[in-house]
Amino acid sequence: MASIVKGKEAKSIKSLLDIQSEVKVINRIALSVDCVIFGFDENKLKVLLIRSDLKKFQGKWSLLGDLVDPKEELDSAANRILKQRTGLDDVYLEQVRTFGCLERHPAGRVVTVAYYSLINIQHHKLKILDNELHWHDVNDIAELAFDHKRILDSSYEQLQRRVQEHPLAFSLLPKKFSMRELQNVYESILDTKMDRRNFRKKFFAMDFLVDIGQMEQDVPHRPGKLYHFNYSKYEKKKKKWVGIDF
Amino acid sequence: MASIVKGKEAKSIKSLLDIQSEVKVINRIALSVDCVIFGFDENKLKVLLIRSDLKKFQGKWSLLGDLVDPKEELDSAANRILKQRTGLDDVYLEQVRTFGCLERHPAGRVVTVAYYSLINIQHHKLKILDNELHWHDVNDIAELAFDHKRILDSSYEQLQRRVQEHPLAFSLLPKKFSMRELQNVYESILDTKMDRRNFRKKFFAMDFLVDIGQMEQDVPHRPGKLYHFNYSKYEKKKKKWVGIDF
DNA sequence: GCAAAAGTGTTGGAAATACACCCATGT
DNA sequence: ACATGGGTGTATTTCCAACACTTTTGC
Repeated sequence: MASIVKGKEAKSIKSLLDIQSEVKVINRIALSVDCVIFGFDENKLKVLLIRSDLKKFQGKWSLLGDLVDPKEELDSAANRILKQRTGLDDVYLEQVRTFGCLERHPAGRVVTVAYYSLINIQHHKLKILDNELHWHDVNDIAELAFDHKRILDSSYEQLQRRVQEHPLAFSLLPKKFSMRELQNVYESILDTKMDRRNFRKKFFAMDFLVDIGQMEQDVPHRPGKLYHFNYSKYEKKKKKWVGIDF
Repeated sequence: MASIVKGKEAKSIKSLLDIQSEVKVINRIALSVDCVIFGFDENKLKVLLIRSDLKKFQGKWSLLGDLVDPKEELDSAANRILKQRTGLDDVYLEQVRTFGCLERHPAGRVVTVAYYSLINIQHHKLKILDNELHWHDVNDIAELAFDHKRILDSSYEQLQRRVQEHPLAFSLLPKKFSMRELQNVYESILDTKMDRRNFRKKFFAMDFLVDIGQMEQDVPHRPGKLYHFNYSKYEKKKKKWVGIDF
């Protein structure tokens, strides 16, 4: 292994300069951030992809990513990528995990930190000017450039876990939404069907939905009530979770 | 932002060489791995710490970490650190998340990938030769070098979540263990008290524990039966989880 | 015989599930 | 009038929490 390792083995107390030179010597790893941007439209969970800008992967789709600047926070890099591509900030954005396989990038050692984000496609629609950028059905993606399929799968799994314990779904919806739309989000993300009555009962019992006294417009059937999610009430009531379940 | 960003904005198709030179230019971030090694002893959850080898933090305890070699996988780096410090491999080891604050390391920009590991202190006891290495009660740690307290907190939270859905606890115990020991592990990790009868009922109902027909020895009270965990049976029965709960 | 922990069942309440009918709107 | 989804209540089952006494061993 690298000489640094042996240096530490010797357990000498090191000066800052010692460490700084170590960092320079070993500094042959590049760091990037890749964003998995989920959206919801036409009752389907979507992910935003772009054509790879690398010849080797020409024609393949890839996640939105960029190298991290040495003076840039990781979270800032993820937010920057999101902002550049969608014009949005102040959205839900969460680190997934880091992918560092030796062979994941053809240009050399590039370790990437994956983030996922949830955005409301309605708010974002006008801002995409890039026609190499498209929404794809999450369940209709067979292959991506690099190891991006693995990153997507991992992010999707994390989304599925988190959405069951945190009110993420609302980030995918407009401020006002119907119960049907809400249920569609859950059914799409979890890839399951739920009983409509039990679903409503559950959410009404949680008591975080506010009936805003408006109805759906222009639907070809009886219009439903519109609600919004009361985040501040939720923040106060967050619950603990103790149990063993596997 | 960095010129790389503008380059990508222009959406030109890039050659491998273009990217390679970008990687070199921007290559001013060092990557490390820090391991949070949990153990269990004297009915307490412990974490393995070492004295910082950096003058600035002299006297402070820190996690076990090292820079990642450009030719080394992240998981391998974590395993290497574990092996070097404890002599153990083939143990449960999992990535937590990546910490990349600009100011987290005095030597410059060092982004670190945190891993946690669970080891059985009994197996490991003989192999520590380094007297600057000690087990500390997890709940008795006020301050650590670098941002290692945050990394520890984050890892501990992840451990608490995972232990409730996966059979991690058995990695902290000897192959043969009593129900009391098992319950102690859960109570320590989750920092809670559980009803003994309900605890047993739950585990016996899962049907992954095998009564090996032996009893505890040398205990100053009625000895309990010893069990082991049937991993292969567990692997077959893993369950899915669908619900909304927040 | 005393201290200490092992071993064991039942019951009540809460939560999740399954399930069917009438209502309001657009066409 | 009919098609579409909105809106509602109840019965059943399942899971979890609470709870106390007898047994075995070491000292």
